Amino acid sequence: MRIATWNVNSVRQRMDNLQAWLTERQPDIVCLQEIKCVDEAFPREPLEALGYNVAVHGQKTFNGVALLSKLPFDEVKLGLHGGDGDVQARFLEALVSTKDGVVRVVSLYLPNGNPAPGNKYEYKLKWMDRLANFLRERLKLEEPLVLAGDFNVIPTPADARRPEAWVKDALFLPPTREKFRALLNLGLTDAIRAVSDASDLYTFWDYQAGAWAKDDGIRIDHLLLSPQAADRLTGAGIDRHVRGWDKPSDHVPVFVDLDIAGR
DNA sequence: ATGGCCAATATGATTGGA
Repeated sequence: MRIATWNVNSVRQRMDNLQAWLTERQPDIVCLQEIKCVDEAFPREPLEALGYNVAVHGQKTFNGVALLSKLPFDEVKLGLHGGDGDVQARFLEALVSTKDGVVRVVSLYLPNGNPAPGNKYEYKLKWMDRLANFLRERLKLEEPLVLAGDFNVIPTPADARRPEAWVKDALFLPPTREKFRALLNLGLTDAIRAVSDASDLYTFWDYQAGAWAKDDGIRIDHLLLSPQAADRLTGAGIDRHVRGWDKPSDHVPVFVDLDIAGR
């Protein structure tokens, strides 16, 4: 089974790229972020025509997450617990059944947090605490769980071409990295780091300042695996070539292969 | 020379992104 994540930066602007990439990479489950539309405006039909079931947690203008799955959804849950009055669409959880048992998948869009310090950074840190609380509960189930999305976290200096440029940024400040490590310390595996020690693995290149041409990237899109998923990890990769396509997102897809029956 | 973009919106300027 192949599970992927991609911050598409507007799904309606990215349909050509999305359809081309789905055909090329053939993922079984896809976590999308920053769809930037309400549920009714999500382009369901062309994706269903490619064989995907669709679950959407949208919002007008900003944020928005979705899940595509070749397997039907047994359960779908919108939103992250603990956000009293939080209306931002950033979290979508689903359970699917396979011949090898259930798989739980989360598509998440963790808050950016800039400028830091400030209200937005406080919201980011609280959101990360809520995510840790969610994980503590779900890990008790001892299921294969894939927590995938745009975490807006640069975990270590090796995950940026120019780490010095990010030292005062909400994506790289010590409290951000501490809370990301706290997630991993609950027992999760960073899939890309499990398969490679390379220092040039990036998933985002800014539209500005020729970042792509200079390979001035950062790794902020992650797939974190529960022990039951990590034990079945057979591969992982970043589709960086997609950043070179026409009308690209500023993020590229990241995927894992698990030794679990797919379709 | 340290800047250069992109998307959505009661839209031609502002907000958010990272």
